[in-house]
Amino acid sequence: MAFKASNNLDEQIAEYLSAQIIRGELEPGERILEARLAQELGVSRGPIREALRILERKRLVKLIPRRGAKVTEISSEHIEWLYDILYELYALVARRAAENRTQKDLAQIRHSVKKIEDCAARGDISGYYDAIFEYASIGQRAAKNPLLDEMLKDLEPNTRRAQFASLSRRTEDLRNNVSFFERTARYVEEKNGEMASQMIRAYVQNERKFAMNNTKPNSA
Amino acid sequence: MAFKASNNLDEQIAEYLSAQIIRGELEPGERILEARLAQELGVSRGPIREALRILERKRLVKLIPRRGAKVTEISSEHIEWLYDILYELYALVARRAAENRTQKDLAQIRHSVKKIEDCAARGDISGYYDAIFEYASIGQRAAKNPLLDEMLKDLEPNTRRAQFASLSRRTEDLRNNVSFFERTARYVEEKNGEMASQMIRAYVQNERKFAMNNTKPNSA
DNA sequence: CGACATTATATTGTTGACAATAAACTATTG
DNA sequence: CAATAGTTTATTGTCAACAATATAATGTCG
Repeated sequence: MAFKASNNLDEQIAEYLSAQIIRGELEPGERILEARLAQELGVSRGPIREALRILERKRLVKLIPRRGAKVTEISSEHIEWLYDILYELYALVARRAAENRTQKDLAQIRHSVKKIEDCAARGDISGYYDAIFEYASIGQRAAKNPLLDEMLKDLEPNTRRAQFASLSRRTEDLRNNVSFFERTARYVEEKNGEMASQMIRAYVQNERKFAMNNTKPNSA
Repeated sequence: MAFKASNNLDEQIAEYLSAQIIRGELEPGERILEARLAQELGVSRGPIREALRILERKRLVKLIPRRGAKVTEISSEHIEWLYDILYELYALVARRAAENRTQKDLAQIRHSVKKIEDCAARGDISGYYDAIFEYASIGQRAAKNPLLDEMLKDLEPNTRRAQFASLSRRTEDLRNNVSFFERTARYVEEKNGEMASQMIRAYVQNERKFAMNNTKPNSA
């Protein structure tokens, strides 16, 4: 649990906690005590506080003045709320990416699709998830709206969290999903923003259903 | 410049800086020095740091490790990026509000519209802006998606900032805009989500053009 | 004079101690 | 025994000093 002192402590700690929250090791509603964590990681409370603020921004913890930090809930309602937004925002990404993508973006997109295909082919679920987030990241850059990019990056941890629950029974349909990415990429290549965004909408809708099916109705 | 010590220092400071950034008193690109600010406000650097993290979340400052905080840019590009997102997100709000609004929401919406009308009638521009943000806030609550609500609240300071520049030549068309709110409210009442979102889209589009016309092409 | 290395200064990062507040506990009283 | 008031404890908020790093200034050499 030792931490490297020289490089920005706060981001390291945020990353460390983030992973734990995504995996459910820190449970929704669980309180995070500054002092205990500080001692556990061998740092002072200052960096811990900053890390918590980073996590607040990513909505992994809720910070209430004078009563500390709690891990945010992630019930089926929360997942609905999240995907409702992703549905619109990723559609926007797809449309803009189709409009604004450069030749260079295209090369990266193709490369990323190939990576997804590979992971799906050999059933590497963890790699598959990393690959689709990389794919998303490249698409976001191609869309040429840095604010949109930032906002989706802030949502990413919760998206991962929502997907984590359903990760175990995820082997069968990876192949089917790959076609979504291939087709979206093709539409982006053809500068067909309307179809690209429709395709992504269908994909997000699909993911949403999947995440919902594997989540208990409520937890708060 | 004295600050009340007993209530959460950080939020007060964030609010104080936020207002300055929105009004342009702190200029885009300007650096914020912790030590100077701390002395100026008569507090230590701890709360200043936390305030800066709050402002980072609202995208009013950019925090770069080991080289401090800078006020974010707000060129015409930034405004395009912002309104591109608002266009989608507020449309979603309108649709969901039309679907999910309760009778109680409706009462508040009607009341808020009246307030907007009053301000527009007597040319109270500042009040008008506060009123439309209140209107938005009520709509967001009626939409029953807390995440969407939070995200739009985080964007609000920058929306205000974008509007602030064009605030001076804003007297003539307030009356016209009022009809947008009235009509959207009516559609929400009738549970016509499609028309409500279309109406809001038209409004956001209108605002976007206005903000763009009053902004210099680039500043970064 | 210009490019590069070196030192000095300004600024952020981190820490441990203390203050203020909230939560938990205990005692008292009806 | 229940409810409340008072007391203790746990926890967050704030501060001032120190450490580490980046920026600016200075000096050196080709």
